[in-house]
Amino acid sequence: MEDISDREQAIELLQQLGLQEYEAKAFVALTRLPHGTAKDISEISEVPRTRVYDAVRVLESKGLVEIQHSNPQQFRAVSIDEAADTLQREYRTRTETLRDTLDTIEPTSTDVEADVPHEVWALSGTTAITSRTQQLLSEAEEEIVFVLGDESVFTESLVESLNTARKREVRVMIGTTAESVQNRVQDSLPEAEVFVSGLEWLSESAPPADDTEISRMVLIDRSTILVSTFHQTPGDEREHEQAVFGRGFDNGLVTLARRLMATGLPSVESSESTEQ
Amino acid sequence: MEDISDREQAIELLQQLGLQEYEAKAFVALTRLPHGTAKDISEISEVPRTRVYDAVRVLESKGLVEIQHSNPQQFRAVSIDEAADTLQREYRTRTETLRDTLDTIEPTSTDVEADVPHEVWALSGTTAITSRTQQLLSEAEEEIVFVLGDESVFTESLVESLNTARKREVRVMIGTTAESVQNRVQDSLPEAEVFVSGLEWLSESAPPADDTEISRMVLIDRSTILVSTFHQTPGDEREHEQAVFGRGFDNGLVTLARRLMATGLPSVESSESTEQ
DNA sequence: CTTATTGTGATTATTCGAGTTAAAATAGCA
DNA sequence: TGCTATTTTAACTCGAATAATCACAATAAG
Repeated sequence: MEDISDREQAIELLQQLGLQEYEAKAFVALTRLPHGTAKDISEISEVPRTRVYDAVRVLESKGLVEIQHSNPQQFRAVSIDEAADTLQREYRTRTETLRDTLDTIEPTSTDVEADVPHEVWALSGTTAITSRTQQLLSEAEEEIVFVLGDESVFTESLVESLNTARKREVRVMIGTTAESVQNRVQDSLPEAEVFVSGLEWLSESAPPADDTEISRMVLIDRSTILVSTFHQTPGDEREHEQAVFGRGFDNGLVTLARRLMATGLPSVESSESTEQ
Repeated sequence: MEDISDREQAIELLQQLGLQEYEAKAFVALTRLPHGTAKDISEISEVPRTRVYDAVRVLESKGLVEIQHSNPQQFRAVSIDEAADTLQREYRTRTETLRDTLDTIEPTSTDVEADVPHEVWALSGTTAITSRTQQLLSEAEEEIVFVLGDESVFTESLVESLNTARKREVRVMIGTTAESVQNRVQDSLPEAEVFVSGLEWLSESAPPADDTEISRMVLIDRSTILVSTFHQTPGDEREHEQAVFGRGFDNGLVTLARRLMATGLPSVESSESTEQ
């Protein structure tokens, strides 16, 4: 009976989607019945019988349940797809309205990003990090050094951004940790200089049983760096990506990264004199 | 300065999307700045300064804000589009996971809808009602009588369902309240019998200042009825659609509806004798 | 008419989040 | 260096919301 954990997951999800505990439990219970009474629902879901009525009424108002006003009352859940669609639509409209509203508030204050030295920003979540990475790549004027610590970051859209940069005469260098990946990368980006990073520690877990490993390292024009790590929380099964990025040639983080790159990749040293 | 209410709306929306009050307020405040300190945010958003840190940390973990670990710390919001996309993606995956999980739990117990007489179900929300309406239309075998109380229900997909029914040899009759609508309907559904309903009370508000009016009335094979109303809550600006539907030839609600139709639309009377 | 079941409303307990306060860490300055 | 102002963290209070319980009214069944 693995359904037990599935049920809990479904309840959990429904709560995250805005339902109360009783509502979520009642809905999941109803999902397993063609229809049922308050008593039925109470028995399956462990929601106190007398509270089933309230819960179901709310569900009805959200279009997730239908009510038969007989005695005893009968309740039935709409189809799973219908429920999922209903919820999704609800959130879709909310995010769209939010977008519009925020646009109204902030008349897109297009102020030029002041290039304060030493700034180091922290951000998390693969989406946010990817987005920031793309932005940095699009800003590159002379050189991009991109070290792939984890193969998963090598996506179609990344290839696109790098190719776009190439067309702007930006030198693109891609570092990988495994040779296997190298070929794939070289195929996608014929004009890029691909190398196997000498930085073995990238893929090593340094402290005992540390589930953190470097996912990407991006150096833009020797003056902006972004480093992200993949962290596996012990209890949690999900993994989380975290990153820092810093600007400014004399930024400590950037300097450190420049050194590292220089050490790890001898070729960079020479390129500096030839290209800059 | 209409922004004040816009700000409130944005805060409201963010809370509905799962953020806490402080988080929502802080984010909206940050949206209007290129970046800011806890103090800045506190002043704009009215969030206690000492609690800005918690709020922003949560926002960071959700990929909505970036943090500069200087002293004082600097915070900045990601772009509006990025934020909206992030939130939307989050909910999208949740609804999809929910769909899958629920499918696993309930092995789609395909039991035939027992045709219990007298059953009357209540449901609400335009989405749910539309969905149920479509289902009923697709089940029709002989006759569909559809009275449009409100023009807004006459959608493209409704036309489609009705045409599909026509192809199954189902007699389709459409009632409207205004002649203006009649033409539009007749154009879309050449094979349907369109008439102006004699039921004037449909568009009348019976009790004093009652903001409820009939939105749709569907009679399927003289044995299943769905009636929906549009209700305008006084304080609330949104309107809500509610419906009941009943099955069974001898179902009280159905009988009533049959009578009403017979009275309101003389033509139905004659068809009853010829077709049944 | 009696009893079991169903439905409604009110009540209590618990949890969670908003708001406040205290204290530690840090920076600026005499 | 020591002092003060500011920033940051953490702990605590209070109140609203919600889970959980209980008492009672309404209804159905025997």
